[in-house]
Amino acid sequence: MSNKEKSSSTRNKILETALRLFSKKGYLGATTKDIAKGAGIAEVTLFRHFPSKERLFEHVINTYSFLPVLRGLLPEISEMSYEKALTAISRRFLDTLNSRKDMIRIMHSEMRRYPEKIYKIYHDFLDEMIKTLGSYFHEMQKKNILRKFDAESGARAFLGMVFSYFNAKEFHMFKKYKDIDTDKIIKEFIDIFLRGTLK
Amino acid sequence: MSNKEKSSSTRNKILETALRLFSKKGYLGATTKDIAKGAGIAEVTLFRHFPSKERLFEHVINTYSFLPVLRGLLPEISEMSYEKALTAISRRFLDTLNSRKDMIRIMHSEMRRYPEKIYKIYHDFLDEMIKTLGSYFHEMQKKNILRKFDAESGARAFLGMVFSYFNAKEFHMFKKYKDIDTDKIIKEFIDIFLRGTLK
DNA sequence: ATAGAATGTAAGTAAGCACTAACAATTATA
DNA sequence: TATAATTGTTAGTGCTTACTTACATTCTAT
Repeated sequence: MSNKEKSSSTRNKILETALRLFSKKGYLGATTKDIAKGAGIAEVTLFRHFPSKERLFEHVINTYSFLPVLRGLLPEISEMSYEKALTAISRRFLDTLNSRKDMIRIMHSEMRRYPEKIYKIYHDFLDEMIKTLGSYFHEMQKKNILRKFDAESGARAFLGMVFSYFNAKEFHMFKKYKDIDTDKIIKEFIDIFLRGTLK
Repeated sequence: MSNKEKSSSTRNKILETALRLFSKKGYLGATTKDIAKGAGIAEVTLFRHFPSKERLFEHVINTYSFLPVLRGLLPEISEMSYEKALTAISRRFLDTLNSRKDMIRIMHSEMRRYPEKIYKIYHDFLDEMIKTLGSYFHEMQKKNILRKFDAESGARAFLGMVFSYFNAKEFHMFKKYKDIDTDKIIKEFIDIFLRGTLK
């Protein structure tokens, strides 16, 4: 293992553990001691890689921020049926949210620490989704498949349903409906949305 | 001013300030010194009213938790048109969320501190909304005005749209974002939902 | 007027925090 | 093997925190 690789693997261990603990305990709740211990390194090593806890937090946010998730999906879905397209989009959306659970938690609980930065990440992510889905709706309106409605508001409505479902599920809001099939409830959402937007 | 009144006004000042500061800085970020200063009292007085910061937090949560918001609305809306009913419900929903912004922030950022308690408050609140709206949908299905769909999933879908809009709006607060009129976008949501659920 | 309750002032405690200094041990590469 | 970079160990610093003690002051009710 080269020096650089080792160094960066230590660095990554710190970043990964920091992500986990910031998500679990919050910025103030996760101590540098905790993080070092969790990463299996000495506390001082953490400070050799990151000059302060604050900077470590920034690096965590930058490292695990959302990347474009819909790029390339638009041409793909434009060849599907409307229903299949909506299914594909909600699936991609939910997958992304699922893979970034820790990051979402941090953003929820620490927006007051870095309002601008966290706002930007959150906004860029949602904006891409809304813009993409919105332009898809617009296309479908041009093709006379969908009725006239504000495409962007429609995108907000659709993603809002799915996002709220994700949050509720994360919150264990569906405790009693154990094993409610995600596909099933999403299908119900899509059904409503379909009838609500078709010509 | 009687003793009791004075005592309880001090207590309330503490609770109000604690709500505000817990919301603004988080549980760990809001120090007892801060809260006392904000309430205009001595720090020791805070500890005479609440034996610990932890207990103060519990009292804040209990004091400002959601109360039934839809009780009495059901008979009211059953005499309106479907569209007016949905408008009334989303308005009531948004009003409640608006009046409890601080509490919502606390719940978002401190669920890890009292998972069960916060989950319960959140759940009770949403459950009431979903059950009420769900049974309204059910009634409307019986009257043959609405098509067949899972009433509760429909309620989740509708409230999800509105709730996500509320969160997005809250999040955009500090940046000047294209100011979308709430009534307008809610109307668009309702429009989609209307067509999606009508017979 | 006076007792008793509520509040304030001032000083302090013990613990935990982010962060550092000094030096030894390990590891990678040349 | 020699050298330099990376990590570990240990012991600390100074600051902040929740919370306490002791006593003085103000307010309220009788």
